[in-house]
This record gives sequence, structure tokens and C-alpha cells, in this order.
Amino acid sequence: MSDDYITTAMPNLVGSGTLKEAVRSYERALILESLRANSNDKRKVAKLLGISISSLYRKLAELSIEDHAVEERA
Amino acid sequence: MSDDYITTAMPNLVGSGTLKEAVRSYERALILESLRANSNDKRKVAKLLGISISSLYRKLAELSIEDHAVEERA
DNA sequence: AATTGCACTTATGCAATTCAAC
DNA sequence: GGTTGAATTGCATAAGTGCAA
Repeated sequence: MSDDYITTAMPNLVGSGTLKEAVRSYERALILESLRANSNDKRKVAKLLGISISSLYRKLAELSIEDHAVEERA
Repeated sequence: MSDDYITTAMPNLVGSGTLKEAVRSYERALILESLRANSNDKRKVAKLLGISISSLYRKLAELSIEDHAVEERA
């Protein structure tokens, strides 16, 4: 199940977990998906998401998104 | 169409719009849904979402969530 | 119930720097 | 040793937070 981003981001819509956690999951799914859809081109993704490249890197670290996790779908 | 929160929060998962906008829509949907599911009890919702009551009020203002928009489903 | 001043924390962009591969 | 692009970081400012009023 590679497309688990929906199930990890959405259950919170129902009511469990804090806002912070929910937003975190959602951001994680969003960024991961953007990276996948753009061949892990971080410069491009940062621009698309409207954040600076440094902010993107900080989010990647914070959300522990590893490069190898992106290596799917082109 | 009362349950438009999914369609307003989710399309961003695909890639359009900035992160900030996406998160905003998502938070909006989440808060609205929590309010609806809890009869607009803001104290309760704030606690559930893990934020202070003042923060919740600030978000309601920022996201322009009006009381009358919550008056559905119990 | 709702709003706000305040002190504090967290997130941000930019520019400089470091790191890696070549 | 040098060049290039990716990744990291110091710093100043902005944005968000809880608390108490």
C-alpha cells in the first residue's frame, strides 16, 4: 500500500488527535506527494508550495521525510 | 451541499495552491467539523483539539468561521 | 462567551556557509 | 586545489501561543 497518505492524514478529520498532530500528518502527506509527483526536485517543490528552500529542508527534517521514501512513482 | 469540507481541503493534496493555503483549508474543515460534531461547544472543541480557548477564537476569526455556519448536524 | 495585552515560543526567508561529487 | 549544486545554519523578523485580565 504505497498510497497510505490519505489514511494517515484523514482520520483526524473525524476528531481524534490534536490539531497540531493532524496538521503535521497533513503537511507530511502533502509534501511527500509533491516530491513524488516532481521526481524529488526540492527546488521545484518549494516553489510550488510557496515556501523557501530552507524551510522545505527544515520541514523534511522535522517530519523525517527521507529521500528513499520518495523514490516511487514519477 | 453541506459536506463540502472534503472537496475544499483535499484537492490540494494533488499539488495546486500553496502549503499555507492547503493547511488553512484543512484546519478550517477540521475545526468546522469538530464544532458541528460537538454542538458548537467551543470550550470542548478547544480541549479536544489541544489548543487554548483563546487560540480557537483567534482561528475562528482568522478562518472566518461564523456561528451560523455550524448550525447543522448534532 | 468573547477579546486582548503581554511574554514567550516557533516558524520563516535570506544570505552565508559547509558538504559532496566530480 | 577548484567548481558546482545540494544541504545546513546564524540571524533578524514575523507569526502563533497560553495565560490572565
